[in-house]
This record gives sequence, C-alpha cells and structure tokens, in this order.
Amino acid sequence: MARKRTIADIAQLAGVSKATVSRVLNHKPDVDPATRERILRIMEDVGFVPSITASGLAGGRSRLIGILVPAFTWPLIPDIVRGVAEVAGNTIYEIVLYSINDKTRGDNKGDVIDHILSTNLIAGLLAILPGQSSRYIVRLHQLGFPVVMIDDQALPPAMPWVGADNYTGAYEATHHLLNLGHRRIAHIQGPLRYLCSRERYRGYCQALQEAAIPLDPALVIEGDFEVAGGQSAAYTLLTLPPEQRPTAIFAGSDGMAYGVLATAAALGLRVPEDLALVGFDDTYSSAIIQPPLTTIKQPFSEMGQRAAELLLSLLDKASQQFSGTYPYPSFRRAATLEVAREPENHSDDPRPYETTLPDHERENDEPIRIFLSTSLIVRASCGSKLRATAPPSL
Amino acid sequence: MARKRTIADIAQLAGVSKATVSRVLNHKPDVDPATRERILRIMEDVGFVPSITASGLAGGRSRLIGILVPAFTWPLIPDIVRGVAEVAGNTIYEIVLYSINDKTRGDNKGDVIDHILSTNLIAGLLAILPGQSSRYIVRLHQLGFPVVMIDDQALPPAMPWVGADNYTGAYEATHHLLNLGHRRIAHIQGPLRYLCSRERYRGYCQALQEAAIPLDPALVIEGDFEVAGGQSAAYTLLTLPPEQRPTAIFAGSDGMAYGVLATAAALGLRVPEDLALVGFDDTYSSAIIQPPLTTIKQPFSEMGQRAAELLLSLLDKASQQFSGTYPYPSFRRAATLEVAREPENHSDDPRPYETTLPDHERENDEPIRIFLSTSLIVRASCGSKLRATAPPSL
DNA sequence: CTGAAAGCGCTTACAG
DNA sequence: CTGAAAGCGCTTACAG
Repeated sequence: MARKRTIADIAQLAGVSKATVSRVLNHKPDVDPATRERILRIMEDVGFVPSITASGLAGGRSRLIGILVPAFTWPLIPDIVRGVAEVAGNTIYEIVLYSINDKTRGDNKGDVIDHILSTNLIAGLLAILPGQSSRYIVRLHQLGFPVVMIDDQALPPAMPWVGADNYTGAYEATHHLLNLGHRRIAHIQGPLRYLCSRERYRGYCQALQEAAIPLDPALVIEGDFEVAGGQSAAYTLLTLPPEQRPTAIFAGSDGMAYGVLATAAALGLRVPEDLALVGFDDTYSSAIIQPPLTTIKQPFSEMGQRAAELLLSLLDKASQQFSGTYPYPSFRRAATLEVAREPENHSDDPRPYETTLPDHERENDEPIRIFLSTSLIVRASCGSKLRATAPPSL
Repeated sequence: MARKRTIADIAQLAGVSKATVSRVLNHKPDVDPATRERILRIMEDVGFVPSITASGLAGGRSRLIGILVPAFTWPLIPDIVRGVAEVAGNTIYEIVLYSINDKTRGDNKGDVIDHILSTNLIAGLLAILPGQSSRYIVRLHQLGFPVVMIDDQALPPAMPWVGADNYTGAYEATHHLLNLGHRRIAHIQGPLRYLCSRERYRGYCQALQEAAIPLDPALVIEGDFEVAGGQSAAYTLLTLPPEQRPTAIFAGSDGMAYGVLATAAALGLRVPEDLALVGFDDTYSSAIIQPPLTTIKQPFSEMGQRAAELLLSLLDKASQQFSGTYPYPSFRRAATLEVAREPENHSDDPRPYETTLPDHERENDEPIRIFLSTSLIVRASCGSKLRATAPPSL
C-alpha cells in the first residue's frame, strides 16, 4: 500500500504527458501503438489503477453502476444481485447498492431516486422489481438516464427490460401435469395486478386448451404469492366435493406451494399420492421441503447478468472500456441478445413447452426487452403417472 | 433533473464563499450560526446534494463504504446486507458491493482486496464472513484501513469484529431440550475449524455438565453445515442400538437439521414424537419446513447494523457528518455497544440461558468486539414434555 | 500522434 | 468567523 500512484507518475515513467496516459486509459484511437504498449506495460508493472473518483469528476461520467434493490427478504433478490456482480466483476464498473426499503431517506420512493441522481455518483441504474417506484424509473429513462428494469411486475412502455418468460414456464408446468395424466388441474394465481401472474395464468389456460380441457373457474383462485395465500386457496380447492376436487395444483409461486403442502398435510392428503403439486420460482427451500417440490425455475442469476450486460451496452454508447491488456478484462456484450416485444403465444409451436425463445430481429430503436426462458425442475411432488407412491428423494 | 448545482451556486445564493459552504457541509465549528442557518436553508430549498465524487477527490476521503460479500448463496448474507443498508441509509454514506466469489478479478482473494484499495474508492470496508480472505482483511486493518469483520470463522487478533454469541445460543438450545426431559441429546457439530462450531459445542457441553449428564462421545459427530452432512450424521446416530440412540438432536445449523429431518423420515422416525430436533440459525426455510424447526435465531440483520455502526464510528475519527437540518439525518453511534474480548463462560450465571451479554468496560484501544445475543425460537420440532403428539402448526 | 492548460466540484491550509 | 487560492487525479478541447 505504497502511496497511490497517479497518471502523472505513469506519464513521468513513460516520458509522456498525462494526456497521453489518459488517452490509453480511455482507449482513444490516436495513440502511437508503441507508446501505448509502453504505457500499458508500465501501468501493469507498477500496478496502476486509476482513481474512479477523479475520472468520474473530470470526465463527467462515472464508473459506478447502481443497483436498486427492494426488500431483501425476497429470496430471489440475492440471486439476481449475484448475476449482476458476476458481470460487473469483469468490467471497470463497481456496484453501488441502493435499498429502496429505506424509509429514512424520505417518505416516498421518488426521494430515493432523486437522491441517487442528485448525488451524481452512478452512470446507470439497474432496478430490480421496482414495483411501486416503477414510475420513477420510467421517468428516469425518459430523462435519458441509462436504466434497466429487472422483472418488474408490469411492462412499462419503451423501457429496457429483463424478465422471465412466465407464459411458457406456466405452460410447461401445466403440460407436465397433463402428461402425468391429470385432468382436474387447479391453478392458484399470483396477484393479478402483476403481469407475471397474468402471464402464468395465460400459460395455464393455453395448456389446458390444447389438451381440450375446458377451463373450470372453480379451480382457479387468486392468491398472494405467500404461504398463507397458498394455504387458504388450497383449503378451498381441497374441500371441494370429491368429483370436483383437483388431482393436481399448479401454484403460481413456490411460497404458495408450501402453503398447499401445509393444508394438504392438515387435511390428511398425501403429496404426491393424493395430490400432485407444481410450484413456480425454484426457491432455495423447494429442494429441501418434504416432498421436494417440482417447480419452474426462474433464471434469476442469469436475469441479473443479462440486465447488467444490457445496461453496460447502454453505457457503451457514451464511453469506452479497457482492453484485455489492461488488468481488467474488457466488457464484451453478450454474443446474442434474445429480443422481443412480448413473449409469443406458442400455440402454433409443435413443442411449445420447450424452453426456446422467440427470436425476432430487433427493430432499430425499439425498446430492448429480454425474456429469459424458465425450466421445469422435476422433483417428488408430482409423483409419476406409473407408480402410485412417490420415490424417496433428497 | 435540472443542471446539477454546485457549492458555487449555493455560495452565490447565500452571498458567501465556497469555502464557507464547504464548512457547513462538513460541520466545521467555525461558522457563524446565522450564516450556517441561511446556507442550510438554501441547500434544502434548492435540494442541493454535494458531489460524492468531488468531495472524495478533494478531501481525500470518500463517502462510500465497501461491503465484501462471499457466496451469495448463503441464506444469511442478504439479512446482514440489509442491516448494513439500513444503517447506511441514515448517513451520507453509500454502499459499494464487492463480491469475493468473483473469479475473474484474479486468482487469489488478495487481488480483490488490492483492487478495492488501489481503486481508492471506499473509506472503509465491511467484510462479511471473509473466511479464506480473512488474512487479507487483517492485513488491511494492520495497515490502518478502517475495516470491520462480520461473523468470521475465527477471531483474529486486534480486529473490530461483530458476531453472535454462539456459546450461549448453543447452551440455550441444549437447555431447552433438557427442560423437555431429554437426557440422551446428540450434537451434530459444524466443521471444527470454525470458531462458531467450537463455541456451539462448548455451549452444548456446558449445558450437559450443569445437568450432570456425562458427555457421550458417541452422540457427538462433526458435520459440514450442509443438508448432506446432517443426513449422514443423523443416520449414524439414529441407527445406534436403542438404548444408546439419542432422543433429541441439537444440530449445529438449520441446514444440517433439514438433513436430520430427511433421515428421520427415511427411517420411519417421527419428529417430534420419536425424536426432538433443534437447529441453529433460523434460516428462512425453518418456519416452512414440516415440522417447523425449533432453532436458535442469529440476529443477522442486527449484526449488519452493528457492524456498520462500528465502521462508521471508526470513520468518524477522521471526518464528520451532516446534522439533522440537512436532508440526511446524521449518523448517531449506537447508544451502547456491548463490548467484550470473548464471550464469557456463563457457568456461574444463575440464568445463563437468558440472552444477556457480557458487559465489560471497554479498555482503551482494545480491539472492539461485539457479540450479539441469539434467541431461542420454539416451533414444533421438539414437541413438548407433556404431550406425546406435536401440535399442528404453520 | 502528442503536449500544455483549463476545468470537473469540492476541501484545506493560509491569511485576514 | 470568512475568503482567495491551490490542489485532489483525471479528462478534454485546443494547438501543434
């Protein structure tokens, strides 16, 4: 931890001016290759790392990206953040953490956003599930501030956006149950004010329709994404007259599936023998719970990665990055970005439950939306068509 | 989002020099109260927020604190981070996230630390469970860099450190089982290379000793903190001859307790009827699993808070904060800091299983160590002494 | 292709 | 108690 070196030191060592050092730092084209090489070498030799703070001040752009995180209690958040961190770790950017739960910063969410902006710290923002503050994020975007939304509960217009293909995931879940021979399949929806809940419901309907099974309104209940909601919805469903009672439940979230499990146990129903169950999310607990839960895995970490890549590419338009010669590998944008305006209705697809993504060409200046595919994780909670008893697991 | 205001703007509006504005910004004493008031008002009126980047550059100290996070997969991390974020939200500090799992930044952990330092971004560092990189953190501290360790698996010498009182927690867990009438209580230890595992073992031993129950080596097995380890340890314990078999197990972590649950189920043993079970951590899943797990809750969020407060007070020595008049409430150090060099052996304490903390006076310039108390969370996995069947729960 | 100089927004001695 | 000036480490026109 010797005295921090500055570009002046490097300049002196290389026998050039600070301006030239700055040029190679910023990958400006007009530098003599030999000079560039020499400077690069020296920087590496002495372990030079430029001051983020100084270049931020001078250049007017920062090397920090913000990540706006809602309640930490939600189990998916850490995974998303991890994805972001992985991508950021390969770049010159650092991550600044903003917690939107923070009541102390002001009465309304707008204050947090204002604070983030006025502090002039970050170059761009990743907003995880902004929910209530979604409109502030949209405003940010309209003001030209680089921002990417991750898995928001709505699809704001003209907004860089990364989320999961909830429709196909739900289709797959339902299809799995159909494949096992179930015909009376209930669905506990998430709150319908969320886009993802509506998309999952749509996937459920589509799968039933393809199997020529009419939708039974008695088998569809709106829940709250929580254990409690799953519990009470399950009670309603499982106390239906025997001929109406579902043989399988597709819960709109793993949390609600846990509630179903509890209610089933309370009613003396065995899972999967008496009731097959599929969740959605693949939360950490779902592999641990008894029986282990078959569910639709959302690629949270990948969502974070893709969102970070998208933000970085947005930032690209105004700045450059370092090259491989430099201690930090440069950021390379993802080889391909699946881009679409909305997940397609797969009803014409011969194998719609495969996790392929719509692959349209990106229209210029269209808002970028990335829908990541989910995947079916088969565990014990659905049993199998062939055996009456579930195989032991975990 | 009008043009960003600078202290020059404020100075002009207030009819003073930039230096004076800077003084009130930094709470320097020598400012005329009336002038200070006026400047404060103006800053509030126009919503002035100083540039972190500029004051960092000029002042040589930053308003950013780093948080070094290990694998995000560990369920306790988010809670700790939340605690840190809550405290930071009340201050002028922002949080910069560093992920130590990041392989791309270099081969060894030291690189990440070097990077953190050389980038000259943050004023201080919070290291969550540094584990492998612990020695780099110690080096940082020796070099005079403000750093606080959170719940590391060792107690490095002379280091600001925040953790849980594992000894008392384990004592309480074992005591709870003893209270329910159990006499053959097994313990699945965490890896003994971790201090917390040894402390928990010590608490277990102490409780047994006070109950005049000799330690049975056959009932103590070292595990790995994971589900798998709990599973195999439980198998060893539960297949012991009937007269040797434990009637209760104290698992050193909730994860291992889940493993016990799985093994018990596989062996046809009911929990709590045939086996009482206590965990340690109070992980999210523990309330959801069947039966809900009685466990020792670690105050993760509070650990984050206390660590952040400690770091901030360390930072205080070199800088000041804003006052309440200013948009950001000032940081106030915790009213009391429980400080001790090591958790006391409570054997002389009449009610050692209460969550009181050792309360020594702090010796000047001693390393600050904060041990937070754990708490017993009683759920269904221990049943009760009086009834043979467990009450339904969740 | 390269350098001298001004400037980013703040802080900090140094005078007064 | 307050101001003028230098400086933090970088970037960016502007010349050459």
